[in-house]
Amino acid sequence: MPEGNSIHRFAREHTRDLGGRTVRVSSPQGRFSREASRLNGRAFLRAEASGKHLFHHWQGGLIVHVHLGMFGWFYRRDASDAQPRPTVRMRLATPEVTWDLIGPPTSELVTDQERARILARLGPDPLAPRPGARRFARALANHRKTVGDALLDQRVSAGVGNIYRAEALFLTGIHPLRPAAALDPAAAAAVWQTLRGLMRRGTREGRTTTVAADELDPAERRSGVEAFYVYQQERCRRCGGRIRRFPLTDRVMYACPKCQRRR
DNA sequence: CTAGTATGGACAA
DNA sequence: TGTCCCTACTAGC
Repeated sequence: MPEGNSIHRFAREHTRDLGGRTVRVSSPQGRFSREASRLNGRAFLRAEASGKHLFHHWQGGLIVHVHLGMFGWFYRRDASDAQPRPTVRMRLATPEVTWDLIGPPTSELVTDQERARILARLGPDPLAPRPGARRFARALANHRKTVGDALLDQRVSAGVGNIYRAEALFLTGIHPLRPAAALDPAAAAAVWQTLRGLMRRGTREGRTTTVAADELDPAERRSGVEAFYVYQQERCRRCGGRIRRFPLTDRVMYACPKCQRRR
């Protein structure tokens, strides 16, 4: 279940594995069969990530738009792994490697205009090279609801999902129910920098772990399991207090009432 | 077997 | 606001 870090990582890996190569494209599950037959045998040019959206650019100007939604994922297979699961929506295969796409609500051919329209409705992406701190601060200041709501709004910060919103607000000591517009500029800047740091780490490591290396206990370090400060936690890693959980933007929000101030 | 859960988002009204 | 899309895994009968 992907947030922006996963999408950016997939884009890198797809470009590395498939860029400039002739690719066999198929749809074992069947819902991408027409598109697959148009793409099959073409050269894959590059993958592009913005927020949680992924675009595959193909020879001849064809563009595939993928959104993984809540369940979608890409699986990298050894080239010898010939048998796809029946649920594979799109299989991209070269002699060296195979990528299987499973479970996306969106997998479609789009025009360049449609791609531009999708990009235009996204706010700044903490993983984009282009600096976004000012746009982010402006979007927060204009947001009518809480900062917790705001961080999940893709027009405010594209690519942030339920884990990163909870963890970034914990690390900045901000309670999610504060009105977004009430954050002062320093707090907004701190949230942005924290999101950037967490998500860059997540992209690099290929997991969503947010806890600093020196705060992991030895068992966690050994196991390599993802570790969080508040997301799905019972007790606060810093103060030992009970983590509160409550619905926010139709998702479950987690916060430590002691470490995260309401104002 | 069924129900419930999970890191998301578009669209209609 | 509600409806729909989409998969895999788990707990419980």
